[in-house]
Amino acid sequence: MPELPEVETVRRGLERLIIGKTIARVTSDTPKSFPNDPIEVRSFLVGARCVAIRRRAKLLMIDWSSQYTLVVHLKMTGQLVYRGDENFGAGHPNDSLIGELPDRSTRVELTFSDGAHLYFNDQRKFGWMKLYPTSEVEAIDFLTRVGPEPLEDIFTPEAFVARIRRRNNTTVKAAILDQTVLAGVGNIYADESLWGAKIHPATRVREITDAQLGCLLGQIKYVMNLSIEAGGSTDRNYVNAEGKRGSYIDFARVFRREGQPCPRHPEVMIEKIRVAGRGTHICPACQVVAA
DNA sequence: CACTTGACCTGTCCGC
DNA sequence: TGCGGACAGGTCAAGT
Repeated sequence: MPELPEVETVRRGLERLIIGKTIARVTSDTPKSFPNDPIEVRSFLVGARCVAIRRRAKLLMIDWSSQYTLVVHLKMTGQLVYRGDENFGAGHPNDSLIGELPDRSTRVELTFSDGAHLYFNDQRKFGWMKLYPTSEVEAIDFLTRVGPEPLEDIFTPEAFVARIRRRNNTTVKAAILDQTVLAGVGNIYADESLWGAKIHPATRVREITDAQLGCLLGQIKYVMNLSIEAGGSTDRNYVNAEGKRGSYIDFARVFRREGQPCPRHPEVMIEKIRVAGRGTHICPACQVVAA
């Protein structure tokens, strides 16, 4: 599930791989994945040169010299994979989760003037890419509502506490998954950070002290930074821009580790429960619901 | 308004 | 072996 660290990893890869390249051809297989009028897409993208790759929350923004921007949300199973001479046959075969492209999950294919390709693959079709005039991107509804970037230094514990208190009456896991509270947390980093802060995910926000919330923000920053260093988490089918896995899941303390020992309590097994409608991983010894 | 649940999809896994 | 159903989770719409 691409969350902030996965999307940031894709952004960094694309920055290295496609900046300066010029689009020669665009094809898409379904309006759901790329709802713009195909004629307009061609007229605004073909001949355009890639000038920047930006990220905000879990959204990627690919800027073109035509003053248009491709905004991409990978949702659960989306992938943006580059194929060109640079990475052909590179790396260990086990690093890659995908083979020949396009394949049956390919929704959009960008062909560059040098013969390289960028594929937007999405098995479940929840993801999308949309073309906007660059000047209109910041007015996208989601971007006007989304909360601060957790990894920015100006997002302090005080700022986090002030924002999350608006959700005092819900569970802390639902609150940190709420993208209007802060940007980029999904199921993996929610569970990992709550374990790190020793807070039970079903605890109501109002029962948690400011100091504990400050600790939680520190854990969110910690696990996200660690994951970016590891190239993200490949739980099911996430891959980076080169089609390769991330390795954070190897460092995960609770996520997908039900039945295995808690790193703090070797005698206690991690349990999987349901909180905020999501599969949720906890150590029943570390994470006790506040009274 | 605050909060929770269901819908959107498809591949995989489990039990019968 | 085949098949039905549960499950995976980011976000928005609908419901309470």
